[in-house]
Amino acid sequence: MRLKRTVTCGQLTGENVNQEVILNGWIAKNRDHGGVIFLDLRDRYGKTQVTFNPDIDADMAARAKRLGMEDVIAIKGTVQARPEGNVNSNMPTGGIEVIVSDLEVLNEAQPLPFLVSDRESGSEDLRLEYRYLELRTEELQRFMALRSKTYQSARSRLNEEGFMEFETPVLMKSTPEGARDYLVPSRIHKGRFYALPQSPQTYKQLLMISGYDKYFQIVKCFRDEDLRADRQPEFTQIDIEMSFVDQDDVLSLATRLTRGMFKDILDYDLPETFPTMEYKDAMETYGSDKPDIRFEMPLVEFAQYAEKTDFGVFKDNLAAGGRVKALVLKNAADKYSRKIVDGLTEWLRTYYGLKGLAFVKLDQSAFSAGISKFFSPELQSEIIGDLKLEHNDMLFFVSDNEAKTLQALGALRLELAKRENLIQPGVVKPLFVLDFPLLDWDEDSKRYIAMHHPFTSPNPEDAALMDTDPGNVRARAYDLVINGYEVAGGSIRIHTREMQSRMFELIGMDEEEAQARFGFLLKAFKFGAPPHGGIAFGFDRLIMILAGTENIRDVIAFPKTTSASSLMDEAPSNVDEQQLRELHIKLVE
RNA sequence: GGGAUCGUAGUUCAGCUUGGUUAGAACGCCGGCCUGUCAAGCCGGAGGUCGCCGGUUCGAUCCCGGUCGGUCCCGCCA
Repeated sequence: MRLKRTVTCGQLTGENVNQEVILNGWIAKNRDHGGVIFLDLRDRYGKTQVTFNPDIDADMAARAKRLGMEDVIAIKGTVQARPEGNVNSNMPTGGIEVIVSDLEVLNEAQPLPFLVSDRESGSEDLRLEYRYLELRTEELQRFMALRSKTYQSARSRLNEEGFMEFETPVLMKSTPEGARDYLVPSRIHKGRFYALPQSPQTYKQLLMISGYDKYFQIVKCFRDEDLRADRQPEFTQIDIEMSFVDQDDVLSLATRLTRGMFKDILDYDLPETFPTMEYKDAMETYGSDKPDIRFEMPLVEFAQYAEKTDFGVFKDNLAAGGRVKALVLKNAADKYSRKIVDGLTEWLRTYYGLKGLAFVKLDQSAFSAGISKFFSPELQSEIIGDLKLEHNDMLFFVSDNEAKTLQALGALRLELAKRENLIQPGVVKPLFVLDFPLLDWDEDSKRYIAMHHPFTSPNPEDAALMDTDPGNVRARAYDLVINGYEVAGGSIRIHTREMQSRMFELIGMDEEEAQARFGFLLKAFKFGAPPHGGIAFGFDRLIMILAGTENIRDVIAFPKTTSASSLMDEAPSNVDEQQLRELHIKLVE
């Protein structure tokens, strides 16, 4: 190219008047007045107005007339202050313009599928097909820059803390515990497969055994499970592991790292220590293991009142071992007409399989509407007193088995908060959820499975329960939750051969199977494994929160759709018969 | 695996409820006019397999069934 930029499109101001500059960039907008022509030239640093005036250079103006949106050009010109009354105070460069004396058209663009100036001008599938164009939009450029800054922040903080950065294999052994693996067939070993890591879990534990007591890695992980707004099949973790530590050491490191990133990126001050909550309390009070504590509205135990009502549904469910819990919506009963409550009920029925949603409204000092007739006046007074209810409050009741009751009411809590705007924008509320159960009963296979993963250490206080009541053993596992998102999770690991065997036994894995799957790790434990533990941050989710978006695709340069395909390059795709032959693979059907 | 929802010019949408002549608007695109705009303006033009397949009907963008694709959720995600 003939004209190489001397400045970017975001940096010229009144200070640069009379300087001769060269700008390179894309045409964001052209405004052709017949005579004078204005182009907004854009690069990732900003936009600058460049002006062609036929009185000054008729030939140049004639050439500019033919230019269109998103053409790539280079211009040489002189910076000038804009005439009085023509300053655009909305742009950092709005006080100046560049009067063009030379133009080089680097590449023309054909008509666009959507406007780069307006991300909403195309549907999401169209934008994903032309992701490279969407990445030119102001919003995505901002998100990608924020992501880049966050990598740097994490790296420098962890470096300051004395952590070593590693890379671990992407082609690894399949360990079919947990998520479904993405498999990679081996050409050399007929019928065998590598797996892409769900996380580098075993490698980082091996590195602890090797003596690298502070490890980190910013690493892609792969899980072949269904997607969500905050879940992609390949995603990035800040993976951390430390030796000679207990839970508090890991939590305080995670706190320092998180605080550092929010400070570096948003200049936002998180508290020096994050609040903690037991898993059990999170479930009971928020109906979720990742509670959003940006607003109150706790789930209230209601069984003791339900017993005293004449409402059959509550009594039947309690008798069957189920639950009754309630939610108090303050001073909004007048906004919840029959129709709106029916809508909420339908929504809970559809998404959470709930049979019904009961409610009462507070009219002065008595229940009205809904199921109020099932409450005696005495019971009403008792409840109003206990729950400090006031006129125009509303009580929602959910009753079902325990899991459904908590989940559905937790979801309703979030939905009501959204409708009532209870969440202040810009607020960030982190907390650690602790004391997760070690094991989870799996109905399908009629056995316990590891809730976190099978290397998670039980809480030593519950050691005795491992024989008598394994379902109630707590793990030394923890999650960092921010604004209702699980942002990080980890645990103190088992580091002795004996405890690891005991764990495998509890999840119904016999010695032979354990050897086949994790023999290499069990062997390593015999050679001096230090006590260790760690945590892994869901990097993409962290960026979502920093960026203030609710869609993980917004913070990944080339994301996949809900069906795990890439609309731009059309992956996954068919492959040649020859490729399959080399891999010893035959397609069925 | 299941549920909900969307699919109409290049694009974003309206029209469909109650089937019927020529499927509209805006932005973009093309042409013309226009010398200070920054959502530039004015005039004109081109542009449609109403996602696809089937059914009902004299007749389907519209009703029904299926299918494909997007999104959201449940299950799943150690």
